[in-house]
Amino acid sequence: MDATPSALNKVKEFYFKRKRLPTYREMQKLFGFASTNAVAYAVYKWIKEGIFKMDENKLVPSSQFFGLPLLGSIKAGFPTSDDQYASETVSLDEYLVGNPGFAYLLRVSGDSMIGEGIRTDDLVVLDKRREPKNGDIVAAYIDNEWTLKYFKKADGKIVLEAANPKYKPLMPKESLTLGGVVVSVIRKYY
Amino acid sequence: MDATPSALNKVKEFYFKRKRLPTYREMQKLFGFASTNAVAYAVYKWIKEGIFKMDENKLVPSSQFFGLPLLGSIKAGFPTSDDQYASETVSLDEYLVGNPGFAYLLRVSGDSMIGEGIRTDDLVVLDKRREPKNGDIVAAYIDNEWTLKYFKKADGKIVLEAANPKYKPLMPKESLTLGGVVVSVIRKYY
DNA sequence: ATTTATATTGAACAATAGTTCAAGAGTTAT
DNA sequence: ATAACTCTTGAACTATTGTTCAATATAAAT
Repeated sequence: MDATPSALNKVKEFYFKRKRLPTYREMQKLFGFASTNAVAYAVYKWIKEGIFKMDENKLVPSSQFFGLPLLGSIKAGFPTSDDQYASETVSLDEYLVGNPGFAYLLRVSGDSMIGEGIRTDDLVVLDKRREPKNGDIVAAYIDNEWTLKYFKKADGKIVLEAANPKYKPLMPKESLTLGGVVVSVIRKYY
Repeated sequence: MDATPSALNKVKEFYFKRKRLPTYREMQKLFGFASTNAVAYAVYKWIKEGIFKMDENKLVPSSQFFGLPLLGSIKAGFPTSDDQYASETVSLDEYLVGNPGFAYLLRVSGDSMIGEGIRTDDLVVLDKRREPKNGDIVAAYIDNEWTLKYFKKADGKIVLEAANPKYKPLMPKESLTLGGVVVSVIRKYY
């Protein structure tokens, strides 16, 4: 059998533990090789596969490396759980945050957006730079509180609606403070 | 004013673009310094702040670096959007995936878990190693299809329930193929 | 068996990494 | 003013990086 998948997993472990890629010497020990050149050979192959690339003589992981395999649709049936050979690879940080620096997180409490499937203790990623469009979910400052609402605009008038019939739509009179547009929602079960 | 925040943002930009930290020489150019030692000084301060650390003479970002600021609860009201000084910092990759290598993604289609706020086109993170507990959401292979269901166990009998009244609970007769336990749910709006 | 391609060893190279020392600006406080 | 502290310059050092060349072992193919 090829030692490659196991070796790559060792690199991944190293990366997630140390937040950097191992050097060739470190990989040498990791893989049990007697020469750094054996490592160079293995890395060369990984580069050809697109798992890594070289940037200014420095080894850099590509998204295929730190991403999670996206195996397909839940209905379509997915291939054997053979780690490798996923249809696609998705890095969550990349997937969720297009432009870090303008994004931040907020923990949801309350049921104003329950109809959208956004519940208490969910995390929302907000983009404070983005201009809200009709139908976007925004964080709005209302009555000394931040809440999530749908942002609706008609005839120049702004209406904030909850995704919960028990809350009435709000039409802000004067100033409307927005904390950002909801870019994604994250729920963790453990 | 201190040039620090701007400089740090340049490092972040570099990191997200190139997937690695800049070298001292690269930072030197980035910041407009005439000496690498000026960089070393700035980095030294960042290390003291806990944004980076040194690992085997290599500069490594800490979670504070690539994480998103978690500003607080949506109801509690949150501080001014002053980037820095968040109560906490959360790296989504770290937050969502405890142990990569056993995790993978699946795109949801169908409404079997609509009551849980899990909808079509959401992404679920599955842990295929985890043992399902009572009430967990699992990916189960039923009738030649993968679907999400609640995993319930009573008196040694396993029942798979949808979070949607229009689907009846299933009691698998013989083999039950599970694809993993849902660890988190991710929805992206853009 | 012999060729061909793939893997691994071993040793050495030049380039570059982060580090260090000494000195000078710039700022702030006393 | 002057002292103390922070920040920046300049140049040089050592260790380590990824790389390279040549040789050999292992496996696959003809």
